[in-house]
Amino acid sequence: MTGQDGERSELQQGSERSEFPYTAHVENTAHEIVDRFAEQLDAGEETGVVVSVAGRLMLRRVQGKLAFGTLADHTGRIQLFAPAQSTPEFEAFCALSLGDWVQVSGIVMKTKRGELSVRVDGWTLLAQSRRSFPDKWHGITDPDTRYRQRYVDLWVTEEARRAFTLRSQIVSAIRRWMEDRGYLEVETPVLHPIPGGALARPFATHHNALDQELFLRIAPELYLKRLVVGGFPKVFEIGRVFRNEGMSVRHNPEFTMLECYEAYGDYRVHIELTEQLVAHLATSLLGTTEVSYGGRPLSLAAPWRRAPLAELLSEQIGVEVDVRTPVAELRRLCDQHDTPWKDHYGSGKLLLELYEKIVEPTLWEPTFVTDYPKEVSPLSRVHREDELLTERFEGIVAGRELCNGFSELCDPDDQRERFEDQARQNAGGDDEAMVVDDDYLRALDYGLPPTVGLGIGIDRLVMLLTDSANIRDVVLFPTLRPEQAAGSD
RNA sequence: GCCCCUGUGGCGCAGUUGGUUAGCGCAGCGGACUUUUAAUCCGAGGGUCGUGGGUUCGAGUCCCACCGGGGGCACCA
Repeated sequence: MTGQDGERSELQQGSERSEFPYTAHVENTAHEIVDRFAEQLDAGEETGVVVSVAGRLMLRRVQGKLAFGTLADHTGRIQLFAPAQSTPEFEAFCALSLGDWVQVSGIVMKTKRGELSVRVDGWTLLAQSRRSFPDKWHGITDPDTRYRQRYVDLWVTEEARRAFTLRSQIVSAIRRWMEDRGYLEVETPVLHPIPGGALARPFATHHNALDQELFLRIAPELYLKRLVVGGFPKVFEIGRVFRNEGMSVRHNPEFTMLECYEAYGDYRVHIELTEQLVAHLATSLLGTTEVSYGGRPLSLAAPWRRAPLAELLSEQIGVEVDVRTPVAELRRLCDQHDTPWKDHYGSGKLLLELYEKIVEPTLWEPTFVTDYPKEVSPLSRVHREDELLTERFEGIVAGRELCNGFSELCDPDDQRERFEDQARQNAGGDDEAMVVDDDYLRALDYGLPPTVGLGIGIDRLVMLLTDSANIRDVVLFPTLRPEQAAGSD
Protein backbone atom coordinates (compact mmCIF):
# COMPACT_ATOMS: atom_id res chain seq x y z
CA MET A 1 0.00 0.00 0.00
CA THR A 2 1.31 3.39 -0.87
CA GLY A 3 -0.11 5.59 1.84
CA GLN A 4 -3.59 5.79 0.44
CA ASP A 5 -4.86 3.59 3.18
CA GLY A 6 -8.22 5.23 3.62
CA GLU A 7 -6.79 8.70 3.47
CA ARG A 8 -8.69 11.32 1.60
CA SER A 9 -7.57 12.97 -1.58
CA GLU A 10 -5.63 16.19 -1.41
CA LEU A 11 -8.58 18.15 -2.73
CA GLN A 12 -10.56 17.03 0.23
CA GLN A 13 -8.10 17.78 2.91
CA GLY A 14 -9.34 21.32 3.08
CA SER A 15 -7.49 24.53 2.60
CA GLU A 16 -8.27 26.01 5.99
CA ARG A 17 -6.40 23.41 8.01
CA SER A 18 -4.51 26.13 9.83
CA GLU A 19 -7.75 27.88 10.70
CA PHE A 20 -9.15 25.24 13.01
CA PRO A 21 -10.27 26.91 16.23
CA TYR A 22 -8.63 26.37 19.60
CA THR A 23 -11.91 26.16 21.49
CA ALA A 24 -15.53 25.49 20.70
CA HIS A 25 -18.68 26.82 22.25
CA VAL A 26 -20.72 23.83 23.36
CA GLU A 27 -23.69 24.20 25.66
CA ASN A 28 -25.91 21.25 24.87
CA THR A 29 -25.77 17.55 24.18
CA ALA A 30 -27.71 15.45 21.73
CA HIS A 31 -29.36 13.46 24.47
CA GLU A 32 -30.40 16.55 26.37
CA ILE A 33 -32.06 18.06 23.30
CA VAL A 34 -33.92 14.87 22.49
CA ASP A 35 -34.96 14.55 26.11
CA ARG A 36 -36.30 18.06 26.23
CA PHE A 37 -38.02 18.41 22.88
CA ALA A 38 -38.71 15.04 21.29
CA GLU A 39 -42.11 14.62 22.92
CA GLN A 40 -43.22 18.23 22.82
CA LEU A 41 -42.83 19.33 19.23
CA ASP A 42 -45.16 18.58 16.37
CA ALA A 43 -43.87 17.80 12.92
CA GLY A 44 -42.94 21.01 11.14
CA GLU A 45 -42.85 23.03 14.36
CA GLU A 46 -39.98 25.41 15.19
CA THR A 47 -38.93 26.62 18.62
CA GLY A 48 -37.13 29.84 19.39
CA VAL A 49 -34.65 27.89 21.49
CA VAL A 50 -31.09 28.18 20.26
CA VAL A 51 -28.75 25.32 21.13
CA SER A 52 -25.10 24.68 20.51
CA VAL A 53 -23.75 21.17 20.08
CA ALA A 54 -20.56 19.55 18.88
CA GLY A 55 -19.57 16.11 17.71
CA ARG A 56 -18.83 14.07 14.63
CA LEU A 57 -20.84 14.11 11.45
CA MET A 58 -21.90 10.48 11.06
CA LEU A 59 -24.36 10.61 8.14
CA ARG A 60 -25.15 13.15 5.46
CA ARG A 61 -28.03 13.52 3.01
CA VAL A 62 -27.56 16.38 0.59
CA GLN A 63 -30.47 17.20 -1.61
CA GLY A 64 -29.60 20.13 -3.78
CA LYS A 65 -30.83 23.14 -1.87
CA LEU A 66 -31.35 21.28 1.39
CA ALA A 67 -29.07 19.08 3.42
CA PHE A 68 -29.53 16.79 6.41
CA GLY A 69 -26.84 15.48 8.65
CA THR A 70 -26.58 13.24 11.68
CA LEU A 71 -24.37 14.56 14.43
CA ALA A 72 -23.12 12.20 17.13
CA ASP A 73 -21.69 13.21 20.47
CA HIS A 74 -20.93 11.23 23.62
CA THR A 75 -24.60 11.20 24.59
CA GLY A 76 -26.30 10.20 21.36
CA ARG A 77 -27.32 11.49 17.96
CA ILE A 78 -29.28 14.44 16.64
CA GLN A 79 -30.25 15.44 13.11
CA LEU A 80 -28.91 18.63 11.54
CA PHE A 81 -31.21 20.51 9.18
CA ALA A 82 -29.49 22.79 6.68
CA PRO A 83 -31.44 24.76 4.05
CA ALA A 84 -29.25 26.43 1.44
CA GLN A 85 -30.78 29.85 1.85
CA SER A 86 -30.07 30.17 5.58
CA THR A 87 -27.04 27.97 6.17
CA PRO A 88 -23.77 29.90 6.15
CA GLU A 89 -21.31 28.55 3.59
CA PHE A 90 -23.82 25.94 2.50
CA GLU A 91 -21.52 24.46 -0.15
CA ALA A 92 -18.77 23.88 2.38
CA PHE A 93 -21.23 22.37 4.83
CA CYS A 94 -22.34 19.87 2.20
CA ALA A 95 -18.73 19.02 1.47
CA LEU A 96 -18.03 17.93 5.04
CA SER A 97 -16.70 14.41 5.34
CA LEU A 98 -18.21 11.72 7.48
CA GLY A 99 -16.31 11.69 10.72
CA ASP A 100 -15.49 15.40 10.71
CA TRP A 101 -15.84 17.19 14.04
CA VAL A 102 -18.21 20.13 13.84
CA GLN A 103 -19.79 22.60 16.20
CA VAL A 104 -23.30 23.64 15.24
CA SER A 105 -25.61 26.25 16.70
CA GLY A 106 -29.19 26.95 15.76
CA ILE A 107 -32.79 26.61 16.75
CA VAL A 108 -34.44 23.35 17.74
CA MET A 109 -37.17 22.24 15.33
CA LYS A 110 -38.93 19.28 13.83
CA THR A 111 -38.97 18.53 10.10
CA LYS A 112 -42.12 17.84 8.16
CA ARG A 113 -41.46 14.16 8.64
CA GLY A 114 -41.27 14.73 12.38
CA GLU A 115 -37.54 14.28 12.94
CA LEU A 116 -36.20 16.41 15.77
CA SER A 117 -33.40 18.57 14.38
CA VAL A 118 -31.08 21.47 15.01
CA ARG A 119 -31.23 24.00 12.19
CA VAL A 120 -27.73 24.90 11.11
CA ASP A 121 -27.77 28.65 11.70
CA GLY A 122 -24.04 28.64 12.39
CA TRP A 123 -21.36 25.99 12.18
CA THR A 124 -17.63 25.54 12.57
CA LEU A 125 -15.35 22.76 11.42
CA LEU A 126 -13.34 21.75 14.49
CA ALA A 127 -11.26 18.93 13.07
CA GLN A 128 -11.24 16.77 9.99
CA SER A 129 -11.22 13.04 9.74
CA ARG A 130 -8.71 12.29 7.03
CA ARG A 131 -9.45 8.60 7.15
CA SER A 132 -12.88 7.43 6.14
CA PHE A 133 -15.12 6.02 8.80
CA PRO A 134 -16.27 2.40 8.61
CA ASP A 135 -19.28 1.45 6.55
CA LYS A 136 -22.19 3.44 7.93
CA TRP A 137 -24.47 0.46 7.89
CA HIS A 138 -22.27 -2.45 8.92
CA GLY A 139 -19.89 -0.59 11.20
CA ILE A 140 -16.77 -2.54 12.11
CA THR A 141 -17.34 -6.25 12.02
CA ASP A 142 -13.74 -7.39 12.29
CA PRO A 143 -13.12 -7.82 16.03
CA ASP A 144 -9.42 -7.21 15.62
CA THR A 145 -10.05 -3.78 14.12
CA ARG A 146 -12.48 -2.98 16.90
CA TYR A 147 -9.84 -3.71 19.53
CA ARG A 148 -6.96 -2.03 17.74
CA GLN A 149 -8.87 1.08 16.73
CA ARG A 150 -11.06 1.52 19.75
CA TYR A 151 -11.20 5.25 19.02
CA VAL A 152 -13.28 4.38 15.96
CA ASP A 153 -15.12 1.46 17.51
CA LEU A 154 -16.53 3.68 20.24
CA TRP A 155 -18.20 5.88 17.64
CA VAL A 156 -19.49 3.08 15.53
CA THR A 157 -20.42 0.32 17.96
CA GLU A 158 -23.15 1.32 20.36
CA GLU A 159 -22.57 -1.80 22.46
CA ALA A 160 -18.97 -0.84 23.07
CA ARG A 161 -19.88 2.61 24.27
CA ARG A 162 -22.48 1.12 26.58
CA ALA A 163 -20.13 -1.47 28.04
CA PHE A 164 -17.34 0.98 28.80
CA THR A 165 -19.70 3.54 30.25
CA LEU A 166 -21.10 0.85 32.50
CA ARG A 167 -17.62 -0.27 33.46
CA SER A 168 -16.80 3.22 34.60
CA GLN A 169 -20.02 3.38 36.59
CA ILE A 170 -19.31 0.01 38.19
CA VAL A 171 -15.87 1.04 39.39
CA SER A 172 -17.19 4.34 40.64
CA ALA A 173 -20.07 2.66 42.48
CA ILE A 174 -17.71 0.17 44.09
CA ARG A 175 -15.59 3.03 45.43
CA ARG A 176 -18.59 4.81 46.90
CA TRP A 177 -19.95 1.62 48.38
CA MET A 178 -16.65 0.68 50.03
CA GLU A 179 -16.09 4.18 51.34
CA ASP A 180 -19.61 4.27 52.76
CA ARG A 181 -18.67 1.20 54.80
CA GLY A 182 -15.58 2.80 56.25
CA TYR A 183 -12.97 1.35 53.88
CA LEU A 184 -10.00 3.52 53.05
CA GLU A 185 -8.74 3.46 49.47
CA VAL A 186 -4.98 3.04 49.26
CA GLU A 187 -2.34 2.63 46.57
CA THR A 188 0.41 0.08 46.98
CA PRO A 189 3.42 -0.62 44.75
CA VAL A 190 3.06 -2.07 41.30
CA LEU A 191 6.79 -2.82 41.16
CA HIS A 192 7.53 -5.67 43.54
CA PRO A 193 10.98 -6.99 44.47
CA ILE A 194 9.25 -10.32 45.23
CA PRO A 195 6.10 -11.28 43.35
CA GLY A 196 3.50 -12.56 45.78
CA GLY A 197 -0.09 -12.77 46.87
CA ALA A 198 -1.20 -15.19 44.19
CA LEU A 199 -0.06 -18.23 42.26
CA ALA A 200 0.97 -16.91 38.87
CA ARG A 201 3.96 -16.22 36.69
CA PRO A 202 5.02 -12.57 36.84
CA PHE A 203 6.40 -10.12 34.30
CA ALA A 204 10.00 -9.25 35.14
CA THR A 205 11.62 -5.90 34.65
CA HIS A 206 14.71 -4.10 35.79
CA HIS A 207 15.47 -0.87 37.61
CA ASN A 208 18.62 0.70 36.22
CA ALA A 209 19.68 2.98 39.08
CA LEU A 210 19.22 0.25 41.68
CA ASP A 211 20.43 -2.42 39.28
CA GLN A 212 17.65 -4.53 40.69
CA GLU A 213 15.25 -7.04 39.25
CA LEU A 214 11.65 -6.06 39.82
CA PHE A 215 8.34 -7.72 39.03
CA LEU A 216 5.02 -6.26 38.01
CA ARG A 217 2.62 -7.23 40.75
CA ILE A 218 0.47 -10.32 40.42
CA ALA A 219 -1.63 -9.18 43.40
CA PRO A 220 -1.57 -6.34 45.94
CA GLU A 221 -2.46 -8.71 48.78
CA LEU A 222 0.72 -8.76 50.83
CA TYR A 223 1.07 -4.97 50.83
CA LEU A 224 -2.52 -4.45 51.85
CA LYS A 225 -2.11 -6.79 54.80
CA ARG A 226 1.01 -4.88 55.79
CA LEU A 227 -1.30 -1.86 56.03
CA VAL A 228 -3.60 -3.71 58.41
CA VAL A 229 -0.50 -4.42 60.52
CA GLY A 230 0.18 -0.69 60.16
CA GLY A 231 -3.12 0.19 61.77
CA PHE A 232 -5.57 0.77 58.92
CA PRO A 233 -8.29 -1.74 59.82
CA LYS A 234 -10.28 -1.47 56.60
CA VAL A 235 -8.47 -0.85 53.33
CA PHE A 236 -9.15 -1.47 49.67
CA GLU A 237 -7.36 -1.00 46.39
CA ILE A 238 -8.67 -1.08 42.84
CA GLY A 239 -5.70 -1.59 40.63
CA ARG A 240 -4.05 -3.24 37.72
CA VAL A 241 -2.29 -6.54 38.21
CA PHE A 242 -0.19 -8.40 35.67
CA ARG A 243 0.15 -12.09 35.01
CA ASN A 244 2.47 -13.54 32.44
CA GLU A 245 0.21 -16.30 31.25
CA GLY A 246 -1.92 -17.34 28.35
CA MET A 247 -4.51 -15.06 26.78
CA SER A 248 -8.06 -16.09 26.10
CA VAL A 249 -11.59 -14.77 25.99
CA ARG A 250 -11.36 -14.63 29.77
CA HIS A 251 -7.73 -13.62 30.29
CA ASN A 252 -5.91 -10.42 29.51
CA PRO A 253 -2.28 -10.15 30.72
CA GLU A 254 -3.17 -7.03 32.69
CA PHE A 255 -6.45 -6.86 34.49
CA THR A 256 -8.08 -4.96 37.31
CA MET A 257 -8.63 -6.29 40.79
CA LEU A 258 -10.52 -5.02 43.75
CA GLU A 259 -8.88 -6.22 46.93
CA CYS A 260 -10.10 -5.33 50.37
CA TYR A 261 -9.11 -6.27 53.91
CA GLU A 262 -10.94 -5.87 57.15
CA ALA A 263 -9.53 -6.40 60.62
CA TYR A 264 -11.51 -8.23 63.31
CA GLY A 265 -13.63 -10.15 60.82
CA ASP A 266 -13.51 -13.69 59.44
CA TYR A 267 -14.37 -15.05 55.99
CA ARG A 268 -18.08 -14.90 56.65
CA VAL A 269 -17.86 -11.11 56.73
CA HIS A 270 -16.57 -10.91 53.17
CA ILE A 271 -18.91 -13.58 51.88
CA GLU A 272 -21.72 -11.27 52.89
CA LEU A 273 -19.91 -8.23 51.57
CA THR A 274 -19.47 -9.85 48.16
CA GLU A 275 -23.08 -10.90 47.64
CA GLN A 276 -24.33 -7.55 48.85
CA LEU A 277 -21.93 -5.56 46.71
CA VAL A 278 -22.75 -7.47 43.54
CA ALA A 279 -26.48 -7.31 44.19
CA HIS A 280 -26.16 -3.60 44.89
CA LEU A 281 -24.30 -2.98 41.63
CA ALA A 282 -26.88 -4.91 39.66
CA THR A 283 -29.78 -3.12 41.28
CA SER A 284 -28.37 0.37 41.09
CA LEU A 285 -26.88 0.16 37.60
CA LEU A 286 -29.10 -2.37 35.81
CA GLY A 287 -32.22 -1.87 37.86
CA THR A 288 -32.52 -5.55 38.75
CA THR A 289 -30.66 -8.54 40.15
CA GLU A 290 -32.31 -10.80 37.61
CA VAL A 291 -29.91 -10.66 34.70
CA SER A 292 -29.03 -12.96 31.87
CA TYR A 293 -25.64 -14.09 30.72
CA GLY A 294 -25.14 -15.55 27.27
CA GLY A 295 -28.90 -15.87 26.91
CA ARG A 296 -29.30 -17.81 30.15
CA PRO A 297 -31.06 -16.30 33.17
CA LEU A 298 -29.11 -15.67 36.33
CA SER A 299 -30.16 -14.26 39.67
CA LEU A 300 -27.61 -12.17 41.53
CA ALA A 301 -29.91 -11.54 44.47
CA ALA A 302 -28.45 -12.18 47.93
CA PRO A 303 -28.03 -14.49 49.70
CA TRP A 304 -26.05 -16.81 47.45
CA ARG A 305 -25.72 -20.51 48.02
CA ARG A 306 -22.84 -21.67 50.24
CA ALA A 307 -21.31 -25.12 50.02
CA PRO A 308 -18.03 -26.76 51.04
CA LEU A 309 -15.80 -27.83 48.18
CA ALA A 310 -15.50 -31.51 49.13
CA GLU A 311 -19.25 -31.77 49.56
CA LEU A 312 -19.95 -30.37 46.09
CA LEU A 313 -17.40 -32.69 44.55
CA SER A 314 -18.69 -35.79 46.35
CA GLU A 315 -22.21 -34.96 45.29
CA GLN A 316 -21.17 -34.54 41.68
CA ILE A 317 -19.09 -37.70 41.30
CA GLY A 318 -21.19 -39.87 43.57
CA VAL A 319 -18.25 -40.91 45.71
CA GLU A 320 -17.55 -39.55 49.20
CA VAL A 321 -14.25 -37.74 49.09
CA ASP A 322 -12.54 -35.19 51.29
CA VAL A 323 -9.11 -33.89 52.12
CA ARG A 324 -8.36 -37.15 53.97
CA THR A 325 -9.07 -39.38 51.02
CA PRO A 326 -5.82 -41.20 50.12
CA VAL A 327 -3.78 -39.77 47.26
CA ALA A 328 -3.94 -43.04 45.36
CA GLU A 329 -7.71 -43.06 45.33
CA LEU A 330 -7.92 -39.42 44.25
CA ARG A 331 -5.45 -40.10 41.43
CA ARG A 332 -7.71 -42.91 40.25
CA LEU A 333 -10.65 -40.53 40.28
CA CYS A 334 -8.63 -37.97 38.33
CA ASP A 335 -7.82 -40.54 35.68
CA GLN A 336 -11.43 -41.58 35.60
CA HIS A 337 -12.55 -38.00 35.06
CA ASP A 338 -9.93 -37.03 32.55
CA THR A 339 -8.16 -34.72 34.96
CA PRO A 340 -4.37 -34.52 34.69
CA TRP A 341 -2.28 -34.68 37.87
CA LYS A 342 1.36 -34.56 38.86
CA ASP A 343 3.37 -36.68 41.26
CA HIS A 344 3.85 -33.99 43.87
CA TYR A 345 0.11 -33.24 44.19
CA GLY A 346 -1.23 -34.12 47.62
CA SER A 347 -4.85 -34.94 48.41
CA GLY A 348 -5.73 -31.26 48.68
CA LYS A 349 -4.41 -30.35 45.27
CA LEU A 350 -5.99 -33.40 43.66
CA LEU A 351 -9.28 -32.49 45.26
CA LEU A 352 -9.03 -28.96 43.86
CA GLU A 353 -8.16 -30.20 40.38
CA LEU A 354 -11.16 -32.51 40.40
CA TYR A 355 -13.42 -29.77 41.66
CA GLU A 356 -12.26 -27.29 39.02
CA LYS A 357 -12.70 -29.81 36.26
CA ILE A 358 -15.99 -31.34 37.32
CA VAL A 359 -17.89 -28.97 39.58
CA GLU A 360 -16.97 -25.37 38.85
CA PRO A 361 -18.29 -25.19 35.27
CA THR A 362 -21.65 -26.52 36.45
CA LEU A 363 -22.22 -23.84 39.09
CA TRP A 364 -24.41 -21.39 37.19
CA GLU A 365 -26.30 -19.63 39.96
CA PRO A 366 -23.99 -17.68 42.29
CA THR A 367 -22.36 -20.03 44.77
CA PHE A 368 -19.78 -19.57 47.49
CA VAL A 369 -17.57 -22.61 47.52
CA THR A 370 -15.90 -22.84 50.93
CA ASP A 371 -13.32 -24.74 52.94
CA TYR A 372 -10.46 -25.12 50.47
CA PRO A 373 -7.63 -27.50 51.30
CA LYS A 374 -4.70 -25.95 53.17
CA GLU A 375 -2.32 -27.39 50.60
CA VAL A 376 -3.62 -25.06 47.87
CA SER A 377 -4.19 -21.99 50.02
CA PRO A 378 -0.81 -20.72 51.22
CA LEU A 379 -2.11 -17.41 52.59
CA SER A 380 -5.32 -18.61 54.22
CA ARG A 381 -5.89 -19.28 57.87
CA VAL A 382 -6.48 -22.85 58.97
CA HIS A 383 -10.12 -23.77 59.40
CA ARG A 384 -11.14 -23.59 63.05
CA GLU A 385 -12.80 -27.01 62.73
CA ASP A 386 -10.33 -28.86 60.53
CA GLU A 387 -6.57 -28.40 60.42
CA LEU A 388 -6.31 -29.66 56.82
CA LEU A 389 -8.75 -27.06 55.49
CA THR A 390 -8.76 -23.30 55.40
CA GLU A 391 -11.44 -20.68 55.89
CA ARG A 392 -11.37 -19.77 52.25
CA PHE A 393 -14.14 -19.15 49.75
CA GLU A 394 -14.52 -18.52 46.09
CA GLY A 395 -17.61 -16.96 44.56
CA ILE A 396 -18.58 -18.81 41.39
CA VAL A 397 -21.05 -17.21 39.01
CA ALA A 398 -22.02 -18.56 35.60
CA GLY A 399 -19.46 -21.34 36.01
CA ARG A 400 -16.56 -18.98 36.56
CA GLU A 401 -14.58 -17.73 39.49
CA LEU A 402 -15.60 -14.19 40.31
CA CYS A 403 -13.80 -13.70 43.60
CA ASN A 404 -11.54 -15.33 46.14
CA GLY A 405 -11.30 -14.55 49.82
CA PHE A 406 -10.39 -15.97 53.19
CA SER A 407 -9.70 -15.49 56.83
CA GLU A 408 -6.13 -14.30 56.64
CA LEU A 409 -3.25 -16.34 57.95
CA CYS A 410 -1.85 -14.29 60.85
CA ASP A 411 0.65 -16.69 62.40
CA PRO A 412 4.19 -15.80 61.21
CA ASP A 413 5.56 -19.28 61.89
CA ASP A 414 2.77 -20.99 60.00
CA GLN A 415 3.16 -18.46 57.18
CA ARG A 416 6.90 -19.13 57.00
CA GLU A 417 6.30 -22.85 56.71
CA ARG A 418 3.76 -22.32 53.94
CA PHE A 419 6.14 -20.03 52.07
CA GLU A 420 8.91 -22.57 52.40
CA ASP A 421 6.64 -25.30 51.22
CA GLN A 422 5.77 -23.14 48.21
CA ALA A 423 9.44 -22.37 47.62
CA ARG A 424 10.17 -26.09 47.49
CA GLN A 425 7.50 -26.52 44.84
CA ASN A 426 8.98 -23.55 43.02
CA ALA A 427 12.43 -25.10 43.08
CA GLY A 428 10.79 -28.31 41.97
CA GLY A 429 9.72 -26.70 38.73
CA ASP A 430 6.36 -25.14 39.53
CA ASP A 431 7.09 -21.60 38.35
CA GLU A 432 3.76 -20.34 39.63
CA ALA A 433 4.47 -21.19 43.24
CA MET A 434 5.41 -18.50 45.72
CA VAL A 435 8.77 -17.58 47.14
CA VAL A 436 9.55 -16.56 50.73
CA ASP A 437 8.85 -12.90 51.42
CA ASP A 438 10.91 -12.08 54.49
CA ASP A 439 9.68 -8.54 54.86
CA TYR A 440 6.09 -9.75 54.88
CA LEU A 441 6.99 -12.26 57.58
CA ARG A 442 8.63 -9.47 59.56
CA ALA A 443 5.38 -7.51 59.33
CA LEU A 444 3.46 -10.53 60.64
CA ASP A 445 5.98 -10.72 63.51
CA TYR A 446 4.64 -7.36 64.65
CA GLY A 447 1.17 -8.86 64.79
CA LEU A 448 -1.67 -9.06 62.26
CA PRO A 449 -5.02 -9.04 64.04
CA PRO A 450 -7.76 -11.42 62.93
CA THR A 451 -8.45 -10.23 59.40
CA VAL A 452 -10.50 -11.16 56.38
CA GLY A 453 -9.53 -10.39 52.81
CA LEU A 454 -11.18 -10.53 49.41
CA GLY A 455 -10.24 -10.12 45.77
CA ILE A 456 -12.74 -9.55 42.97
CA GLY A 457 -11.77 -9.56 39.31
CA ILE A 458 -13.32 -6.36 38.03
CA ASP A 459 -13.09 -7.36 34.37
CA ARG A 460 -15.01 -10.57 35.03
CA LEU A 461 -17.56 -8.67 37.06
CA VAL A 462 -18.03 -6.18 34.23
CA MET A 463 -18.35 -9.07 31.75
CA LEU A 464 -21.09 -10.49 33.91
CA LEU A 465 -23.01 -7.23 34.24
CA THR A 466 -22.62 -6.26 30.58
CA ASP A 467 -23.34 -9.77 29.31
CA SER A 468 -20.00 -9.86 27.47
CA ALA A 469 -18.54 -13.19 26.35
CA ASN A 470 -15.06 -11.81 25.69
CA ILE A 471 -12.85 -9.95 28.16
CA ARG A 472 -11.66 -7.80 25.26
CA ASP A 473 -15.12 -6.31 25.08
CA VAL A 474 -14.67 -4.83 28.53
CA VAL A 475 -11.00 -3.79 28.29
CA LEU A 476 -10.59 -0.60 26.28
CA PHE A 477 -7.20 -1.47 24.83
CA PRO A 478 -6.67 -5.20 25.24
CA THR A 479 -3.25 -6.69 24.78
CA LEU A 480 -2.77 -7.76 21.16
CA ARG A 481 0.03 -8.96 19.00
CA PRO A 482 1.94 -6.06 17.48
CA GLU A 483 0.29 -4.91 14.31
CA GLN A 484 2.09 -5.98 11.16
CA ALA A 485 4.04 -3.25 9.42
CA ALA A 486 1.80 -1.25 7.11
CA GLY A 487 2.00 -2.61 3.61
CA SER A 488 1.16 -6.20 4.21
CA ASP A 489 -2.19 -6.01 5.89
C1' G B 1 2.29 -24.92 22.93
C1' C B 2 -1.52 -28.18 20.11
C1' C B 3 -6.11 -28.59 16.91
C1' C B 4 -9.95 -26.38 13.66
C1' C B 5 -11.71 -22.11 10.68
C1' U B 6 -10.38 -17.74 7.94
C1' G B 7 -7.53 -13.59 4.75
C1' U B 8 -10.83 -10.65 -2.43
C1' G B 9 -10.26 -2.25 -3.92
C1' G B 10 -10.69 2.35 2.43
C1' C B 11 -15.17 -0.66 4.67
C1' G B 12 -18.96 -4.84 4.10
C1' C B 13 -19.57 -8.89 0.85
C1' A B 14 -20.17 -12.25 -4.14
C1' G B 15 -17.11 -15.06 -7.11
C1' U B 16 -20.48 -21.30 -9.73
C1' U B 17 -17.22 -28.65 -11.11
C1' G B 18 -10.10 -24.20 -11.80
C1' G B 19 -11.58 -21.31 -18.16
C1' U B 20 -11.68 -15.38 -21.61
C1' U B 21 -10.85 -7.74 -19.58
C1' A B 22 -12.39 -10.38 -10.94
C1' G B 23 -18.30 -8.45 -9.72
C1' C B 24 -21.89 -5.80 -6.12
C1' G B 25 -23.19 -2.32 -1.99
C1' C B 26 -21.13 1.68 1.13
C1' A B 27 -17.41 5.43 1.25
C1' G B 28 -14.50 8.72 -2.15
C1' C B 29 -14.66 11.72 -7.21
C1' G B 30 -18.04 14.52 -11.25
C1' G B 31 -23.29 15.82 -12.07
C1' A B 32 -29.02 16.31 -10.79
C1' C B 33 -32.34 17.20 -6.74
C1' U B 34 -35.67 22.24 -0.86
C1' U B 35 -38.11 17.47 4.01
C1' U B 36 -34.16 13.26 4.02
C1' U B 37 -33.72 8.93 7.71
C1' A B 38 -28.33 3.39 5.09
C1' A B 39 -32.03 9.50 0.78
C1' U B 40 -32.47 8.67 -4.54
C1' C B 41 -30.87 8.97 -9.75
C1' C B 42 -26.92 9.43 -13.71
C1' G B 43 -21.52 9.18 -14.85
C1' A B 44 -16.24 8.13 -14.47
C1' G B 45 -12.44 5.86 -11.33
C1' G B 46 -10.09 2.52 -7.87
C1' G B 47 -8.05 -4.49 -6.73
C1' U B 48 -0.50 -7.79 -9.24
C1' C B 49 -7.45 -11.65 -4.90
C1' G B 50 -2.31 -11.90 2.81
C1' U B 51 3.07 -13.43 1.23
C1' G B 52 6.25 -16.97 -1.26
C1' G B 53 6.60 -21.44 -3.82
C1' G B 54 4.16 -25.54 -6.63
C1' U B 55 0.42 -28.42 -9.86
C1' U B 56 -1.91 -27.05 -14.68
C1' C B 57 -2.40 -25.09 -21.51
C1' G B 58 -4.84 -21.94 -17.73
C1' A B 59 -5.71 -20.56 -10.32
C1' G B 60 -9.15 -15.83 -6.35
C1' U B 61 -10.63 -21.06 -6.98
C1' C B 62 -6.31 -27.14 -6.06
C1' C B 63 -1.42 -28.43 -3.02
C1' C B 64 2.76 -26.84 0.43
C1' A B 65 5.14 -23.28 3.60
C1' C B 66 5.08 -18.73 6.11
C1' C B 67 2.47 -14.31 8.09
C1' G B 68 -2.07 -11.98 10.13
C1' G B 69 -7.00 -12.74 12.40
C1' G B 70 -10.88 -15.80 14.90
C1' G B 71 -12.51 -20.10 17.78
C1' G B 72 -11.42 -24.44 20.83
C1' C B 73 -7.94 -27.22 24.19
C1' A B 74 -4.03 -26.64 27.99
C1' C B 75 -2.52 -22.91 32.12
C1' C B 76 -4.64 -19.23 34.96
C1' A B 77 -8.55 -14.78 37.40
